[in-house]
Amino acid sequence: MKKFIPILKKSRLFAGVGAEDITSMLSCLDARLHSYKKGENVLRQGEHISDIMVLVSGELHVQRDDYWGNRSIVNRITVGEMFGEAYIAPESGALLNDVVAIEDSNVIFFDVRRIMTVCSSACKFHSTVVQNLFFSISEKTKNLVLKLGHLSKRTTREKLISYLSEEAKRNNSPSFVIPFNRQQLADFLSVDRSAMSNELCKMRDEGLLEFEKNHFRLL
Amino acid sequence: MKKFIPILKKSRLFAGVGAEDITSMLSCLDARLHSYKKGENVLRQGEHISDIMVLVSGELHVQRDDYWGNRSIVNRITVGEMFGEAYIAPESGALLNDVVAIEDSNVIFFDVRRIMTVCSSACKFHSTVVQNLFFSISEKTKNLVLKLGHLSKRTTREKLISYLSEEAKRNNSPSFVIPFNRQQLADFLSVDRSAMSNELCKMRDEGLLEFEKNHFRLL
DNA sequence: ACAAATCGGTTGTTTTTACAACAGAAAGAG
DNA sequence: CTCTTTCTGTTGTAAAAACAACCGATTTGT
Repeated sequence: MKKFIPILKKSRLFAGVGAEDITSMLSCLDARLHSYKKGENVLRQGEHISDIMVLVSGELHVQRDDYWGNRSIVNRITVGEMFGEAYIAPESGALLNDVVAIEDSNVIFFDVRRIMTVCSSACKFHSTVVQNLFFSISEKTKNLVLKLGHLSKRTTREKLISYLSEEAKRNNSPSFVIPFNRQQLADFLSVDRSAMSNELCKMRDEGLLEFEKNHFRLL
Repeated sequence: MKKFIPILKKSRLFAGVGAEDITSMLSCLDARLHSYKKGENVLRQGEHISDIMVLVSGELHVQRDDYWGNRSIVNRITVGEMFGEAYIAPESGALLNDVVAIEDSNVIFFDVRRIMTVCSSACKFHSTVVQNLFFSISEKTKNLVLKLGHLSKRTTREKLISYLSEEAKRNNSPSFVIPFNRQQLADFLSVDRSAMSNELCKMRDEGLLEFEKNHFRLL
């Protein structure tokens, strides 16, 4: 677990906490390291958890497949990001989505009650972590609202424009690389892949944008 | 403001805190009461806030109108509920949505930094409120994920089934009243009202459900 | 290097939605 | 009570999406 301390140090949850302090907090927060092969489930819909998790290597998708096999990618989790924060309340109930490793990944689990309760051994950075947890949840809430903004658009074209504009804004550039292939982007925007591909090409022909693979440029 | 103490007492944010303690916390948290007429904006897209707000009377919609006049209802806020929690991080940026009073409403604003920072005057219930804030945000995150589940459905019928099933589950009954009229439901599910109305009637004719006004029964 | 799997684009057909326009019912205002 | 406004259902049409099937290119695994 020690080799991931530098990752944790750069994570949102431990921002502002030194490596030595993180080390001492690991046991305080009951940290457990788990490894997953590409394609494995980290969490399954229906499970109950009482942990906050931080991804320290690899990449994850929060997704859900319905009865008809339609996959919906709710969220993407990158190294240093936290997840599980929607289920910290005791009465949260079962997980609504699967969390799947789309690359070989390592995840550290933390006991959420130990984070929220000030420990008697007085870790001096505990309050920093509590505040970081607030900000992380807040940030993720905002991302969900952004995504709702995309999905609330009526047509595939509007959804694409909403998403791509957002990415351009995030990158401070009209030229950027998206973290999805076509099928994943379609699953993320909840549209049909071929229809989306078709629409993208139409938009390109109309001079709205250029793309090659995952690299896009808005014009 | 005092007349709303009983409401705050029943709110998620102040759960477990007595009326007298709430009273003393009001100044500690820099509480400010604002009133709004039906139709007025509580918050506007683009504004910056550093507060957490609790609705103490009336009802609010979190919504957004796009360039073409399509309205999207992101969320509904009822008495005792908190909002603004997605913007508590210092770097949160501008509000993404409007918050509009759909009835005459009263809202209490709290300084978010005073909630998150333990006050020197040692309100003994401060840590309770901090934990409540965690649970509230967590709960709202979960609601957003639920809504994403509805919007990620491809057809109007599937969206309706997803939403109505959820409501039935929440009410522990196949028979329930929804808090939206047809136009609002359409805006909430991001579909066209007439098409939705049409689909609802088809579903009724097929024997999937019954409804009269806002009262639905799944069969 | 070769076979297999994945990926992205294309096309045609069917289904579904958006849009517009209208009418009866219900609710609200004066 | 009457007039006005809002709400809901209905219909027809045009636009868009889903679906299915296919192909060439690229990537992956052995």
